[in-house]
This record gives sequence, structure tokens and C-alpha cells, in this order.
Amino acid sequence: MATRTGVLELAVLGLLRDTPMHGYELRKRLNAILGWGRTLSYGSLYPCLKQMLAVGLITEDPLAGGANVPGAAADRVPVTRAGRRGKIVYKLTPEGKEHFQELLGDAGPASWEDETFGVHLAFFGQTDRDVRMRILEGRRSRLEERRDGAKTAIQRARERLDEYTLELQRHGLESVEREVRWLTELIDTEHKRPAVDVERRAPEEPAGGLSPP
Amino acid sequence: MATRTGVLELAVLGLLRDTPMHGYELRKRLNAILGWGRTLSYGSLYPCLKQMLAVGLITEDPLAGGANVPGAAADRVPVTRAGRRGKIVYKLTPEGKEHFQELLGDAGPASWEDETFGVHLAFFGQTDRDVRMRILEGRRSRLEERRDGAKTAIQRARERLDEYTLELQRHGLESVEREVRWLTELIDTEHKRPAVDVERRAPEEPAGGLSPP
DNA sequence: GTTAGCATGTAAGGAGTTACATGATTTT
DNA sequence: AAAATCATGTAACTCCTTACATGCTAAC
Repeated sequence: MATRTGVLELAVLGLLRDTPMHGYELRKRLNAILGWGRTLSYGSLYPCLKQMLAVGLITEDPLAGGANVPGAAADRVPVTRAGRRGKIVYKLTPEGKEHFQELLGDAGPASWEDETFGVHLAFFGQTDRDVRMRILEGRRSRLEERRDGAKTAIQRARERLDEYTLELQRHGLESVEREVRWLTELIDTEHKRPAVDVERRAPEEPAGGLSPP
Repeated sequence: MATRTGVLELAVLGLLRDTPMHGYELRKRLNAILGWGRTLSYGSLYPCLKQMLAVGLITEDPLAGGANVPGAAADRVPVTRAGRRGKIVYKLTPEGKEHFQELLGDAGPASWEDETFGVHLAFFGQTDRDVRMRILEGRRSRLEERRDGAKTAIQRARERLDEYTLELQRHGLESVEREVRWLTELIDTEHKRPAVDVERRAPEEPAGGLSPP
């Protein structure tokens, strides 16, 4: 149904599911989740929101106005919104919620995993246990492949590589090994975890636990 | 002069400086250096080579033929090369070598650093000591910033983050810290290193040390 | 002589960036 | 009322990928 398959869409859906937000605020949260060194540009975000709006995954939230601006008092009518350019608060539509659940299970085309894994993990609180396990173990086995590939590649080329290239490879290998250990820990923790599933169907009530103090 | 600024160009120049190669072989080496999980696609490589050829950074090496095909015996004339589509071996032009040295010093627009740093490191064998230090220390200080940012972000948001998001942030932070320590080690090693500079001007002779047995 | 793998290429498109442009609100 | 910051948006561009298409060489 929806065309855009990037990480952004998933991340936006997941964040808006927690709480409605406007783009500017959204970006800050996205930067944390996406974990790219750099910050997400508005040139990426707004077109994405626009398209998600067009496809019907999100809507403008009319009873918003300025409610979640920290400094603002509540003595204002919902918002001016006359001469254009007010703050626009977005929220998920039912289709958006459904699509989010689909994407959570997908994990996407494997080549994107480096990009998507972190985002998937960030939303594990909304994800069923079996899906969590599938994603964690899938990720681990792909990293194990990569690790083994790197290992043999280093062995094969040990002699003809100069010092620096070798160090680079070595460090890369170590990073992957570390990541594998981390995943193994996560998987173990997951095994020990009580088998309560997220109640995710028709979440009319916010399903507290994430709401601000 | 040259328009293409991507990592690819730098990597190709660096590899071809060691030894002339054809695209297919080049790609294997590039995959090791670039350190992306995935493999570089021909759809990226060949257009890049084409453009570099057009700009005059590289040329086809006429006395190539099949020389560096492992299985092939040396009893062949330089190569058929009549009805098109033979193996094409590329080598650097003098301009290519010059441009390579420029790029080595540049380190590029800081936002690309995540992408370029590894490649720069891989070619440290061709890089002057002061430039090496500049790149290493620059990289470290940018990672330190990122680390501090992440640290305070976690502190500020500790309460309102759910378990998984927090774990993700924590792991990200640890990775950056680890990378900083690694860089510090590299820098220390660099300090202890005898101050011999690479002889890099007009390298008529292959400047042995990297050549195969 | 046909399959398998080496080798080169192109066209279309996805995903994000930079640079720009503008409006609204808060602080000084 | 000027400056800073919050907030939204667009156009042009970059870099890389996928999917396709083709030819050459070795092995069976």
C-alpha cells in the first residue's frame, strides 16, 4: 500500500504511536533513534511527512495548537492557524498503526538491516516476543557471517596487507565480534523474560508506561 | 578540477596507486577497504571508473592483457582486445597521483567523515606523518563530541525512555567510547613511531614494501 | 557445445543532503 | 523593535542500488 520503504517511515510511525508530535520535535527524537552521527535534515523529514499524510498513515491533529510546547501557557485557543504556518501536530491514523505493526515484523530486505535494526530494537516495547527473537537472531546470524568472512579474508591476505590496512580490518572484525556478543546477551535476557506479550490490537487506550510524569 | 568527491574515488585512486587492476578485481579490494557490510555494486563502480577516465585521473593500461589473472599462463600475447570487451586494466595517470595526494590531506567536509575515515586510514602508508596525526586527532575530537552529546542526552532522558531504547543508546555510547580509545592507541603508536616520511613526490619507482613476494 | 563464472556496462530510481526561502514566537 | 530560536517547506543535487543486458573464457 504505502510506497516509501525507508527507515524514516518506520521511525516516524513508532514515535508518533507513543505520542503525537510536530515535525521539529519529531526530528530530535529521530536523531536519537536513528543513531547516525549526523542529524536528520528537514529536507528529508518534511517531504516524508507530506507523503505519509498523502497516503493516509498520519493526520494533522486538530486539538493540538501548542499544547506540547513546554514554555507555553494553556490560555490560548487551539491555535491561530489563519495565515498558514502554525505548528502542525501529527498523529497516527488507524491505517498508520496497522502499517506500523506490519513493518515491525518485516525487518525489510536484509541489505537494509544495518540501517533498520536499531530502529526495530528501539520499538521492541511495541513488538511481540517471537518477532523480537526472530529479529535479534536474524541480525546475529548475519553478523556472524560477516565476522567469519572478515576473519578468513584477514587470514588469506595477512602477508600482503600493510600495517594500517591490517589494523583497520582487525578493528572492524573486533567491532563485529563485540556486536555479536551484545546480541547474544540481549537474546539471553529475552529468554529469561516473562512471556507477557504486548497488547497491541486496537490500542484505544495509550497503554501507560511511557507517558511523561 | 575533478568533480566527483565521493569516497569511491579516493579508494580507487589509492588501490590503483599500489598496483594497476581491472574493475572486477578492484571491487573485491574496495569491499574490504570500504567496510560497508554490503558489497559495492558494479552500477556504482563502473560509472565511477568511466568518469575518472574521462577526467584523466586514470588510463587503460595497454601492456596488461591477463597478467594478473592467477590461473593464466604467461604464454599469451598482450591480449586479443579486438572485438571489444576484453579485460580492462586501469592505472593512475600523473594527475591521478597528484589528485590522490590532495585528497589524502583533505579529509573532506566533516559530515562525510564516518564514510571517509576508514579509507584514509587504509592509505596511511602513503600519507605524511603530520597529516596522519591531523586526521586521527580530528576524528577523535569529533567522536568525543558525539560521545559527550550522547552521554548528556541519555542523562536528560533517562526516566522517560523505555528499556530497549535506553539499551540502544547505551550500546551506541559504548561503541563510540571504544572507538575513541582505539584512536587514542593509534595516536600514541604514531607518536612513538620513527619520524620517517613517506617519499611521495614523483614516485617513478614503485617504492617497494608493498609488492607481492 | 553448453553451462558456470569472470568481466563490463546502462537505465531507472530510491533515499537522503545542502542550500535556500519564509513565517511565527519568545527573549532581550 | 531587534535578535534568537522555533517551525515549516522546496529545488537541485549526490551517491549509491537494483535490475537488466551483454560478451568473453574456462571447464565439463
